[in-house]
Amino acid sequence: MSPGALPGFRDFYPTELAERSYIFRGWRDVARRYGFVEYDGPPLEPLDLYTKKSGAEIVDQLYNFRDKGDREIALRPEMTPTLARMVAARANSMRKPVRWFSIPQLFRYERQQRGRLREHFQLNMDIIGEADVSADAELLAAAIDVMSVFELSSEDVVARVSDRRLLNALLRGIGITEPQMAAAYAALDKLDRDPREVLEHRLAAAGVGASVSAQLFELAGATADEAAFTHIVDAAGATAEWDDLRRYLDHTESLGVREWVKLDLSIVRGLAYYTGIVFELFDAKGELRAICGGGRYDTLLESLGGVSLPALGFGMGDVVLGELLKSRGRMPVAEAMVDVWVAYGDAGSVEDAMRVAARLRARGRSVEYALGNQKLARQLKAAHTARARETVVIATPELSAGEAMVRKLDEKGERKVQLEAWLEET
RNA sequence: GUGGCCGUAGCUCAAUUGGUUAGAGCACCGGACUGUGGCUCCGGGGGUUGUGGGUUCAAUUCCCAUCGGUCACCCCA
Repeated sequence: MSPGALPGFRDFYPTELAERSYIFRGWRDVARRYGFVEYDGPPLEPLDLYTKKSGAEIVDQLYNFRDKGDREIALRPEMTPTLARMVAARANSMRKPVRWFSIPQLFRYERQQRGRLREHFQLNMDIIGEADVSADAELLAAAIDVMSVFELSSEDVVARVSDRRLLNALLRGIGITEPQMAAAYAALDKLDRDPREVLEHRLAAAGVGASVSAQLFELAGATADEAAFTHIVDAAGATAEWDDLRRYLDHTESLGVREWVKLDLSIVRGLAYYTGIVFELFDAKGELRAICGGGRYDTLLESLGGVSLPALGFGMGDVVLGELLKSRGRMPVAEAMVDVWVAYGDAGSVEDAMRVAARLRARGRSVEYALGNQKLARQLKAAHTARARETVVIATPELSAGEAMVRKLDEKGERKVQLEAWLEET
């Protein structure tokens, strides 16, 4: 087999590009409706933009190299550091809160699997300069509306939300110490995957006692019963955090997306910089990787750009979303692109056909005709293969009377038209 | 980065368990069809069987390596 694209990279043939464009259109449509404006930055950045302050785990998976100017640079693996830099540079002059979105192509040097390549496009939506949970609700609603615009419902996709502050307070409340926190998070993250004994063993290794780890497991499942959960929250002294989260959930109700949302303390976003409410979108069948993930990162702008502004955002990749749309029959197949096919009935009318094509194109129609001198039967066959919506035959006898034959796609008969009038209305 | 499984035309798959020149459908191109498409019939291009070694009289088939894909780890966008 001839060598294709590099591993983890994609060739976008017209069919695939049509699908990509469909996704991009949906993204831009939702972003616009939520008042977000589009920005972009360079695909190459200084390496230390990622190595210095961002999560250390990202660094092992960078595409990085030294350029001819002896600079250490990297292909961007995520958009947030670029965003932070750009916003920080003009923070004082921008109306807050900032609502920005971007569709960058991002790169990671990782072994590829289904739904995870070395390159992908990712919708990033961020709100900067608003600390209230109403911003969190707004952002989540936008992410969910993206699902809606692709005709997915809450039957297809679930939004799982958690809150770092609430979870921290609860964990402290049951007796998890700061050094044990990482192990506790890891255990929560693996709750669905690893058997409980394994998790208990790991927690014990981190110094977490049996009774504490028992409470930990209880916590994760406790959110189903709100009254009982409130008890746990009160006992842990996390009332303020819980109130915030409940207000957030109320907002999602008003924004019309509450039915998609499920409180789930076991979701642990990997990135170290999240500080508050976090969320993930999953397909309800649980077949695919996360569709989307995001949350609040109130301290990141300060550490990256030196400007203290609360912020939150999410990233949604095109790969998993595309697979979901295809598997649920929500990916439209590319439709006919050609509006009119101009056929010539004889060699003598080729120039006339070209003139007709030119006039239609000037009117904004997409027009194709057979290059080279082709027989009419062949031209008509080609028109059909191209799925041209309409085919007009320009031929000398009719043309001398100012007429032409027109036939619509998949229709049996043809009709004779006055060419001038037809050109004006097509 | 670690381990399991899988690699035959653009796509979906064959090839009598190692046996002659690797086939078919779809797709594509052309002919039948010198002013009327879709149907039909006929023809054509396209493969160093992912690649490189090895075993054998003989390898798509068995072995090793490598590359690619995939799944699980790892990690997460």
